[in-house]
Amino acid sequence: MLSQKTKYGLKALGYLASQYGQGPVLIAEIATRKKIPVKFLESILLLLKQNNILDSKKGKGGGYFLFDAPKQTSLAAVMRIIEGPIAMLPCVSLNFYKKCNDCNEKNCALKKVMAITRDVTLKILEKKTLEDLIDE
Amino acid sequence: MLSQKTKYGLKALGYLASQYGQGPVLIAEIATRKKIPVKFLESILLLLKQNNILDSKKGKGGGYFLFDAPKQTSLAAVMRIIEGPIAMLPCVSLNFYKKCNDCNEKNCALKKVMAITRDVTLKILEKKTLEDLIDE
DNA sequence: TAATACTCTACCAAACAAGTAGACTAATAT
DNA sequence: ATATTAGTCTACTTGTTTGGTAGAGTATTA
Repeated sequence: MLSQKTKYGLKALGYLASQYGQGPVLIAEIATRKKIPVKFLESILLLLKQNNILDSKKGKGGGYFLFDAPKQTSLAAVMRIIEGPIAMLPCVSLNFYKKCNDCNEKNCALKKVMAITRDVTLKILEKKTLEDLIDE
Repeated sequence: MLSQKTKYGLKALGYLASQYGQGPVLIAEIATRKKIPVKFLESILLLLKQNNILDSKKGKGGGYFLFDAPKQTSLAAVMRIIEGPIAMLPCVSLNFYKKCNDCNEKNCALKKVMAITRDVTLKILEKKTLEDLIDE
């Protein structure tokens, strides 16, 4: 299950995608539209900015906006930043790999199944972008 | 990511699948072979028994064994018992559905993506069984 | 009846999730 | 210049989950 944080992040990005090209959007506006606690949302947007998914402008007329066009950012990229690994086991994660110390990976049947699962999941999440998060 | 608990459970079931038809297997034996803390494993096996994945026999010569043939139990069934929902969001879960109170599900773009992801994941996990967990 | 082996209840420490509070800093309009 | 706006940063809180451990109880069978 995705954490609330990830869900909020994706929702917020969907909204920013719908406003793309129209200048900065206030945190407060996103929070209201997407029913997200303002201060919590702040930390999420900041994290996404630090990872070059978002950019921001301070002061009057400021706000947040997408760093790239909606189509340029995959959902997998966003999820890895907020949620962490997409695979179900560390030993099959492409971006957060950690070796199993308690099993022989060469002939681990569980690993094989989870690698297949990871493949089909990533095939979707790498292809879907922020554009696909625009509601309606 | 799957919890340690689920991983242990699947590992243990893989071992029991490999021993299927050969009578009860001691918790301690499973624990040693699969490098799982004994007392922690106890609670996992008990949970699986309470959900009719396993059966057990007490006293000397006792132990745990699969309730059904390995092929009869899907990985999805096991994961739902130990881990809970397989879907990434409650509002797209088939077995643990909870409605979103903060978004209109009819036109939620995020929901659509997560439903697709759930479909491909389940297509694998419903088809794979304990037999597929036998190592080597 | 003694030994075996599963069952059940209780407890625990550390990590994480989800959020709150408030001071600080940068940018802009007037 | 300066007031206002709006993002940035640090710190804290509260509750839940994770990953265990300890030990008494109960059923079975040799």
